[in-house]
Amino acid sequence: MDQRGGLRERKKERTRAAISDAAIALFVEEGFDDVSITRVAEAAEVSRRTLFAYFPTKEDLVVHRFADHETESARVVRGRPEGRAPLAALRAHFLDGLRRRDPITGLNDVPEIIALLRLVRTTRGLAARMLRFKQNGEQALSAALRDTAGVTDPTAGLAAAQIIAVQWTLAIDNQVAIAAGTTASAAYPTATKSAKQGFALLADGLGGVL
Amino acid sequence: MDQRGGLRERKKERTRAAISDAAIALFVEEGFDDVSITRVAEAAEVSRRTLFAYFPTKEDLVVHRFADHETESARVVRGRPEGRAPLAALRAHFLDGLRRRDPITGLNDVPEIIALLRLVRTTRGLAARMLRFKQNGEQALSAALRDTAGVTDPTAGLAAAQIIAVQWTLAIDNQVAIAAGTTASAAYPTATKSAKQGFALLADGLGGVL
DNA sequence: GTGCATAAGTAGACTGAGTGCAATATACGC
DNA sequence: GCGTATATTGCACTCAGTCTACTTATGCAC
Repeated sequence: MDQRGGLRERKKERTRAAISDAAIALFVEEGFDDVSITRVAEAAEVSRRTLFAYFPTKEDLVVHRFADHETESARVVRGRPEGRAPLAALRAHFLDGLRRRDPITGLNDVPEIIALLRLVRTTRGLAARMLRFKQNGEQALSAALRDTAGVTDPTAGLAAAQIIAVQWTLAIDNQVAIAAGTTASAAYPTATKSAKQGFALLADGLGGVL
Repeated sequence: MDQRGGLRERKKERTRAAISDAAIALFVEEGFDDVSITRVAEAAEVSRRTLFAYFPTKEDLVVHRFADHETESARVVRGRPEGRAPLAALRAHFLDGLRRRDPITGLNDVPEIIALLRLVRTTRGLAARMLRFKQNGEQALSAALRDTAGVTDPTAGLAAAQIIAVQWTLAIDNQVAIAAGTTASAAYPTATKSAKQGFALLADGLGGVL
């Protein structure tokens, strides 16, 4: 299964990675807006036109790396063991992500990851693009809740929106802490505590504090 | 106070409105992506360059109309009467918005409003731009909660994110119902019920349903 | 009213993202 | 090997947004 398809497929995959790698390296170095597509194409040794065959927009050169995680929450809910509550499953998954230093939780201090996340966070266009991922993740989670948690229409959407909002907030907070120089291990206890607090607010409501 | 400043100010304001009106009319008619800035400038009888003096980007021609509402939730929290809980104030404000058919709640069936909201909702770039407003609203609300509700750092951000997420979900649901042809009055009871459900989930948590 | 400083508006050339098309090169199935 | 599908390319084009230099209108002091 490692090399499904023939040479063609594998070569395409390598080209795709080469383009994206070259792009991100340049963007991190000089800023997203200060590097033209043409320069990326030159660095990756492909034509401008080919670059656009792989990535429909400049932003996609960066954000495609997050595409897999778009529906992660929905998958967790759909794949949870029988009888397990969705919220509990999501909580466990997020806490496990922190433990594993999953970049998606923001709690990862590998320099390349830090640089990439900072790039995305501090570039207007890129940040806006990420919000669309968030939106899609919300949609997917909403559908998952409707399909597997016996919850109906207005409630599913509302719950999904709340859950995704909390997870993103937690992730961004972690990113900011790491970007400020804290190591992942040093930030871990606080991050865990915040995550538990976030999921507690989700489960028990804001009534207690507001 | 109606005409602060002189002729200059008022003329600028009229020009600004003329440009925006022309733009939105064209966009609604033919689609955001199918109308060039040049055509908008011609319709508004100004030069292309002047248009950009008033609106920094094409998207701003449309979304500037929502700019005032960006920090609305934060203002409601800051301006609430002594002793009133933030969440209760926001709930009352939203329900009142539904009663007043405030466009921001999505429950408004004036044709121009429907068309404008549909335009924003169905145009990729415009929708993405609106998500930035959402983000900023979240920030502002978070700060308001920290400043006036005696709630500290991770919690304020988490609560704000949840609240804004719920309000947006409610508004979008209403927009979709209206766009499907329901009148505002016909949708009002359901919209109210959903809003109450949304704020109940916020206050009491998802623990009961998930 | 006249004149001057200032701000608004215009013209035209430029950069950079993204697209359409037609031509060329390359890997695959047989 | 050979024909075919597909990847790649070059070129010309549209459109958003910026820069610079120039013109026109406005407000204000007198």
